[in-house]
Amino acid sequence: MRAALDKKSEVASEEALKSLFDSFKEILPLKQHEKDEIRFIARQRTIRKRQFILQEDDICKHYTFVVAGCFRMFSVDKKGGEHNIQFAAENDWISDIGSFFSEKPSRLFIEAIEPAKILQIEKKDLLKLYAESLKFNRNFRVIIENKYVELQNRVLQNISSTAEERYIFFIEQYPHLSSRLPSTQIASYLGVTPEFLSKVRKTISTKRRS
Amino acid sequence: MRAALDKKSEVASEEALKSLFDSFKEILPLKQHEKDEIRFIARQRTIRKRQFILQEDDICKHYTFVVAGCFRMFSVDKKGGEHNIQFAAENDWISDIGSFFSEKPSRLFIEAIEPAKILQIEKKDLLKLYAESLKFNRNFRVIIENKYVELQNRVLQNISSTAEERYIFFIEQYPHLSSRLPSTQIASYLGVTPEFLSKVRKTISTKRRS
DNA sequence: AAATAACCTTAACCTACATTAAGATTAAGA
DNA sequence: TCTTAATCTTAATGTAGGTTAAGGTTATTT
Repeated sequence: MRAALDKKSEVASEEALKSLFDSFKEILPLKQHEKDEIRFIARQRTIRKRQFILQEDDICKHYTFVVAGCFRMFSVDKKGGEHNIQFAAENDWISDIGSFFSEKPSRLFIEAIEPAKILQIEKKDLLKLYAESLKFNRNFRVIIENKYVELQNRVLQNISSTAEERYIFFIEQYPHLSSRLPSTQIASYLGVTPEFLSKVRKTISTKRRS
Repeated sequence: MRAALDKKSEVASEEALKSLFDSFKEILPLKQHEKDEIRFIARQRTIRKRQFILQEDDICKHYTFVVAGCFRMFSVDKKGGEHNIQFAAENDWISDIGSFFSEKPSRLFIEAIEPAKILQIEKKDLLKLYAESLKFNRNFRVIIENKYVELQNRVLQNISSTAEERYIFFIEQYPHLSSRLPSTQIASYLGVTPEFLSKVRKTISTKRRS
């Protein structure tokens, strides 16, 4: 048993670890000793709805794997408007990678939209994995490659499509998210006001009917 | 000397290799035997202005390192409009990562905006590096992490800033690009028409004067 | 040097989306 | 159960940016 665990984090449960290990299966599955390394460094936390796991000016100190629940990452502009950059639900990773590696204060917030359960890995532990293991370098490289492609598609959408097209694309790409998120959060992700999204949804549903 | 080199690619020159090795220096510098591995697999090509190194429906088969010159990556919408996703000048990497790994046809084009010199690594050679070497996994992981952060900033800009703010941010972030690119290319990157960018530039310069 | 193509700007009009404000619906607390 | 807060919708008016079209400037090519 480990010596000092901070009060809010716990030793990771086998159930939570299983979903993490499963998510690696599609890349390079872990061997027993590699699973044990993760078991040793991953901390589990239970997060309430509306709780933040990162706030502006914090330095992002963890890679966070979402076991259950849903988060949004957003920034706040000078006028106080919030802009969602990404969502992360079960089996997804979320963290401010820029702040994590540069160790500069983040300009972003990460907030639970639903009650959640997460696993977190600290930077020093992750760096140790990277220094010693080809497989962890490789698995996290693949994870970020996939996220890079997702983001690139998003940029493409943003500069070349209307709000209606972007909304349709979103609900096709993330059906599990679109049904459970409040539409005000989706609007913020698409870069439109909730009012306008409402209008868009109406025109779509009248199109369907005719 | 290697057996079969296709006609358009050459053995990499020492000069070109040096800039590639230098770009790794900031992450984990290469040892002699690692440099030799790159020397063995990298192919050098000279690209003319307006020449494509990737076209829609091609499968992206290379990671491309830009030694000299400048490229743009863009997509074409149903109406024929072109949308620049990224530029890549000296010491930058460019390829359609999605197509590269999935081996599905690309929806993107990569075109030289200036006469250019590049080094290319084929997928099978890169995968061999990844399978054998922790350092190459790590270096390319870091490269893509940085590109991910850049892209994320871009998404943020797109959903939260006006065209004027985006333009100012662009010329601050990429001063070496903004001076050498035709403004029509910058407009396509910002997601506005050349006409509107012209209007924006005028209002900025009249603001400066007053 | 002329000719063609690429690039840049101006201006009039038009459309997608923002803003404000009000009311309606649903969900969460006490 | 009542209350307050969060969420969703509708509609009026305003604005950023698109579209079209024209003329001007700079590069390339012949």
